[in-house]
Amino acid sequence: MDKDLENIKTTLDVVCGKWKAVVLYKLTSGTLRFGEIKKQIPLIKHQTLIKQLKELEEDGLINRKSYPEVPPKVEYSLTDYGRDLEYLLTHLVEWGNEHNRLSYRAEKELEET
Amino acid sequence: MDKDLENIKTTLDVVCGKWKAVVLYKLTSGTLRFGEIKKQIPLIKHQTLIKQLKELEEDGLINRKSYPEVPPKVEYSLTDYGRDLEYLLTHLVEWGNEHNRLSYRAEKELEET
DNA sequence: CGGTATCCAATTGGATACTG
DNA sequence: CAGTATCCAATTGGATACCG
Repeated sequence: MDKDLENIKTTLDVVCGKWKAVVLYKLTSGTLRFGEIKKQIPLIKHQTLIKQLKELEEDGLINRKSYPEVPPKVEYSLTDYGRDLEYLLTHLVEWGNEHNRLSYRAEKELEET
Repeated sequence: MDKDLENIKTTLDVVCGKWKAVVLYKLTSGTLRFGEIKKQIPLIKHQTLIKQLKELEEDGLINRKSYPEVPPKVEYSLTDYGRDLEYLLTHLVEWGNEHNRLSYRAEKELEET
């Protein structure tokens, strides 16, 4: 019976993109427009954000509401399914906070820049 | 003040390897030898496991104790630092369980095999 | 048995250019 | 403003072979 293993992989598959968890976390505070998300995550690249949003939508974690205006306006929000991640997301933040030095590998990565 | 963003990334960096969270989860039950971990995660490849264990060790999440015997015997266990992840890991399992259909993308991936 | 050392294939993040 | 469509560079998982 290794359902646990499968369950972990299911969750990781959904949360582990370079910025996915961060995007989801931002959306826990409420609906955001594309540009707003981008502004709140300065380091993310335009194209990257689009890709990750699309995957999150395909995975059923977020809603995408597009207004037929010019200029376009698109809003993203969590689905119920995605909202169930809220608790997990706060724990991601907390663990990172309690161990707030970066990981050894992340440090190494930064030293190179 | 976007410490949250940084914290999430810190945590993800440590947990997001194809099998890292699973390995950590297995180790929450106690110390395991290399071969035992491999047996408990049948799909993982020898070389992949070695790489991920090394990274987890570098990140300070697990201890590696090698016995100078022939044949070799190596045991892995969680550090205190890694043990703090336990709570998070159980939540990964729970979310996956409550949403136990695979993600849409994961399903697609499976259909191809 | 558990490990190193190489090399390779696949994935993924991101750069660039163009659209309504 | 938000989105396609390409293409590319970097990373990562894994295959293979050999070692103490």
